[in-house]
This record gives sequence, C-alpha cells and structure tokens, in this order.
Amino acid sequence: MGDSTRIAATAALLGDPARANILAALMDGRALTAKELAYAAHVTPQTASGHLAKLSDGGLLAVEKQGRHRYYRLASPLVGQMLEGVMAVAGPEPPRSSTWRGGEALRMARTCYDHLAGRLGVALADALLARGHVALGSDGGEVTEAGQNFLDAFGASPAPGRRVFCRPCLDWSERRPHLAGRLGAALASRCFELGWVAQQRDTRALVIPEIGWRGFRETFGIVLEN
Amino acid sequence: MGDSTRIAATAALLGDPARANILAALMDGRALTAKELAYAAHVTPQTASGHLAKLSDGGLLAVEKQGRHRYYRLASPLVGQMLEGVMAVAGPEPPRSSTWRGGEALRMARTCYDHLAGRLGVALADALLARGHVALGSDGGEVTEAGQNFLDAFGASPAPGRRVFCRPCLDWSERRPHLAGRLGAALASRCFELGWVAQQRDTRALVIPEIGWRGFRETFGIVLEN
DNA sequence: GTCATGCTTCGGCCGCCGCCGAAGTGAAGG
DNA sequence: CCTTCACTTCGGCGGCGGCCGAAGCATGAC
Repeated sequence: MGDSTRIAATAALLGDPARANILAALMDGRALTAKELAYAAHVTPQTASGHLAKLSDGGLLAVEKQGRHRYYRLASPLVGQMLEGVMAVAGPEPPRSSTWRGGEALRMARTCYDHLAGRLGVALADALLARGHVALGSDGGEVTEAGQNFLDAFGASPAPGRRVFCRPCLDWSERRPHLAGRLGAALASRCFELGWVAQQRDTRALVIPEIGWRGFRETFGIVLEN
Repeated sequence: MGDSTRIAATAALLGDPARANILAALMDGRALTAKELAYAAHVTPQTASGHLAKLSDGGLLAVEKQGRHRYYRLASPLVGQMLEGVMAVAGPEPPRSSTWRGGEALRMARTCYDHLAGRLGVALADALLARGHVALGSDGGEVTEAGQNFLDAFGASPAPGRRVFCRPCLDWSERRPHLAGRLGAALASRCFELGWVAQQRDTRALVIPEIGWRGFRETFGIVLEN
C-alpha cells in the first residue's frame, strides 16, 4: 500500500548489523571485494554473499566483476548521504571504555568523501569561522574577502573564480559541523599535498605526522588533545 | 561490535512498515496521538503502542502527555532529515495505478519543512535556474544580481542583507532538486501570502487556487499538467 | 462511587530472516 | 587435464520480533 513500505524496505536493509558494517566500510567510496566485506562484517563469506545480494537488489550497492573478484561499492552518493543521516541520529556511541584504538583514530581525523572530518575537521571549520574567513549558516556558507585572501595564500582556493561553494556537513562523531563542498575538498587536498595528513590502508582514519601538528597549530591555531 | 551496531539499531527502527508509516505521518512536524498513529499505520492500538515505545526509546520520537492523550512528534529535525535521506534512496514508488488522489496531490505540491516541494517546487527551482536568477551546484547555490532584483520585486528577499543562503533539496517524488534554505522559505512564505497556495488539514499537500495557477504562469512561466 | 476512554502490558502464536556447513559455479594458473 | 581460489546457492536450524486478544492502569466525565 502506502509509499512507506518502500521506505521500510530500504531502511530494513540498513537495519542489520552485518549489512550496516558492510555499508560503513564502503562509506569512503572505495570498492571492496566480497571477501573483504565479509571480514569487515564479521560473518562468513556465504552470509556476506547473501547480504551483498540484498543490498545490490535494493539498489544500495553497485557491483563490478573483475577476474574472479567482485568489487562492491556504494551505488550513488545518495546512499552515502542517507547513511550520514542515520549516523547523525544514531549519534556517537556512548563513551567507549577507552580501548579500541582504531575508533579513537577515526574520531580524531578521517576522510568524509573528499574532505576532512573528525575532531580535526571540526576544529578546522571552527578556526576558519572564528577568524572570519567563512560565514556559516545551517544551509550553506560563503567565504569572506579576507577568507579568500587567506585561502589563496594557503594554496587552497576552490576551482572556478569567485564562486565558492561551501556547506556544513554534520560530523557523526563530534555532532558538530565540518566543512564540505568544494571548499572542504580544496582544503583537504592541500593538506594532503603538504603532507600534514596521510591516508592509511584499510581505514578512513588519517595519520597526522609531526609536520602536520605543527602546520595546523601555526597556520590555524589548532591544538588537539590526545 | 563496531559503531555500526548503533546505526543498525537506528535503521531497524525505520525498517518496519508500521513504524515507517508512523514516522511518515509525523514528517510535517505535527504532533499526533497514539490512536491517530495506530490508524495511520494500519495496526491496532496495542501494536502501535509497542512501536511508539520503541521509537521513543530509540530517541526518534518525543512524547508529551496532555490529559489522557499522548502526543507524539519527531524528536528533532535531524530525524526528519534522516527520513528524507532514506526517501531519496527509496525513490518514487513505481508508477502508481492512478487512483489514490491524495498521493497525486502530494506529488503535485506539498510543503517540505518550510519550503515548497513536489512538481511545483521543482518547477519553481527550474524556472529560477533557467532565468539565471540563481546558480545551483550540488552543494549549494547563490542568487545572482538579477535574481536579487527579481526577488526584491516579487517580495521574497530572504532576511539579512546580501547574504542569501540557498540549498538544493532532493525531491523524493520527482527525484530532482527543489529550493530549500532561506531562499526556499522566503519564496514559500510569499506564495502563501499571495494566496497562490494554501494548506489543508491533515496533509502536507497544498491546494493551488486559480489565482495561484495564473500567478505561477505569469510570473515564473510555470504551467503544470493535470 | 460507576462508567467511558486512551493507552500500555501480558501472553501466545506464527512467520520471517540471519546464520553456517556443504555443495555448486566459474575463472585463473599450472 | 586438475587444482586453487572467489564467490554463490542450497538446506536446515534457531531465534528474534511483529501481530492481536484480553486484561491492567490511568485520567476524565457524570
């Protein structure tokens, strides 16, 4: 009957821990094999296969055959946005009893699509905001003139001319906005370029070498605990 | 283990048709009694009671006692955004076999928070875009100078000075963006003011009287079929 | 007090779905 | 050819969870 059966069907796909694990593992846009996803979801390959079939049928995943591997990835950015929406509501897990260092790293700094998230991402947004380089509303934001000059000097001016798109993106671990949009992407890519942050294998968590800590402190006044 | 169990738990709340119906019925922000929601979900009051308890425990609904009634509403706008995210992915239901006039009306014109959605909302966005009054990216948009003049004349300039926030919001029935943000809100409120659209009881669907059809045609060049 | 109403709790039934072991496909490599 | 590896399909087990009838609290009206 109602249209909501479709909503329920889609939501039910996310409503299983194994499937949620699979989707979370794909959040950064990479394509992973069925086996890797089985490992990420903590289930056997048979079980994962069933889940992957359901997710594909439901239009959440796209699959690509390559030799005897099958690479799965999110079917569209829409799916990622949906997941972020659910994460924002699900909220940060209740204060975890220390341990679990990977999670800690994720909360410190990670990628969110093509921009920076985690405490680092939020601190960056705060810094730009506090210095009047960007003005942010709940719906979008814009770069001030001073901000434009600053970005030019930093080497992170987003692409075409004066038109700068910038959008707050709710950080699921911090529950506060970080910068997305072209501005967020430009900032992130400049930080990679400078070697202030670096990707790791098999995780969205970022490494911040000494030069990065120094850079963020001297350029943005960011000092993160821990 | 991971954080995704929380995601799964939250998503599982949406993954039941009855609960999805309940949430969909609350999407417009109204507060409804348990009985009304039971009716909306097509289940008995006992069953609905169980669902409502789960949704409240999960933090998706807020409840307010009033005499012997209990009014339920969405706990926060975040929940609404999450639902829109899921709807966007779930997509428009497969072409409905006519009948169901309420659904047709909803797809023609409805409110989405404080702005206009449905075919009307999308057409409005298209018109402003085609005339060069707004420039839209996937992350945000801005009003051109010509657009600002047009909006001033129309009486729908968003609040403070030059800073105009505008954001595309994916329309779940049309799968195309309509205008949200302050601009969307200002446009909608001006349309209400002019009597071009009117609210109805118990539905987010909007009525468009003759004067509205004329206004949209003459001012924006919008002519909607049906 | 008694009654009606709105909502919740209890108990039992039933079905769906996630899980894994085992067997089946299909592609690479020798 | 046969082996290996990645992945899927099959079959059966087990349990979670949605459903409703009936009974239990409340609140408000009389």
